[in-house]
Amino acid sequence: MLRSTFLHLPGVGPATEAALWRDGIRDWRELAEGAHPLGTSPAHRERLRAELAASEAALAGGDAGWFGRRLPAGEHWRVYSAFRERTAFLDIETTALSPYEGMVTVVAVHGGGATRSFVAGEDLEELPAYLGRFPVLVTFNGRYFDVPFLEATFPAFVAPPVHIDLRFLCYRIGLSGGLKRIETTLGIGDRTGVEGIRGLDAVRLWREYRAGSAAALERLVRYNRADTVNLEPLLERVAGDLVRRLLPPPLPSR
DNA sequence: CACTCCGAGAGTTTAAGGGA
DNA sequence: TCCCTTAAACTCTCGGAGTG
Repeated sequence: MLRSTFLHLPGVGPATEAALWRDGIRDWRELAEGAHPLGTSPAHRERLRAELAASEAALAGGDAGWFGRRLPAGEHWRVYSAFRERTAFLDIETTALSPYEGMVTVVAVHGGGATRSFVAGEDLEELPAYLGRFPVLVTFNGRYFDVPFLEATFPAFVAPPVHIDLRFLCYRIGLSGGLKRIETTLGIGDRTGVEGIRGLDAVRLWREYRAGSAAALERLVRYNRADTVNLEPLLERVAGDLVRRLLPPPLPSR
């Protein structure tokens, strides 16, 4: 999808991009080499050529942030398929909805072939450095909740340059409600062992752990990991849907 | 419950293309 | 070469939905 994206180019908006697709121009090379209505003035044409070359270089060099800076937040999902192995799915548990009233308790990061949990009072301090290895972040409502909370908790925390917030993407394809309701609607995700646990229960489980229950922490960590890991099939589903909605059907194979 | 600013839509600016 | 029309990009405003 990233190679079919023209939205990050100067002077190209949704309408121009859709027109290019309709004309059968499906990737950067076709735009750079083909005769097209863009770049009628030599200066603009040269600028486009330079941006297309820079796009190729950024993709080859693994610079996801280059695209993150040029694409609107709502289109960051287009970067995902080209950077799967460097994508981190994230979910945090806290004791309240605002960082002024609560604290981060448990965090899970799923990506790069591993799922790691961080626990306050144990290894939570290692989270910012660990997350820093991933240029692409995926959350559900993380733009408002997880990221601001982490920024308030760790002054040095810098969010990855590409942030895909599934909440708004789900809404765009007609899926409303929280994460669990959407999982049920789509029939995806695995909640074995954490059935029935909801966000508010995370606050209670943390208190029970602090009061001495090791089982409560184990349960909280398991719940947090389920929330996080389930973001991956959800993004695959949503991204696939968005591509089908956006791109005209592929040309018949020859 | 408090908090957040994206998303949609209207309004404004900018750039392309055609006619003279 | 310039100007006018038109279409798209860009900017602003405001309400809303989900987080533990």
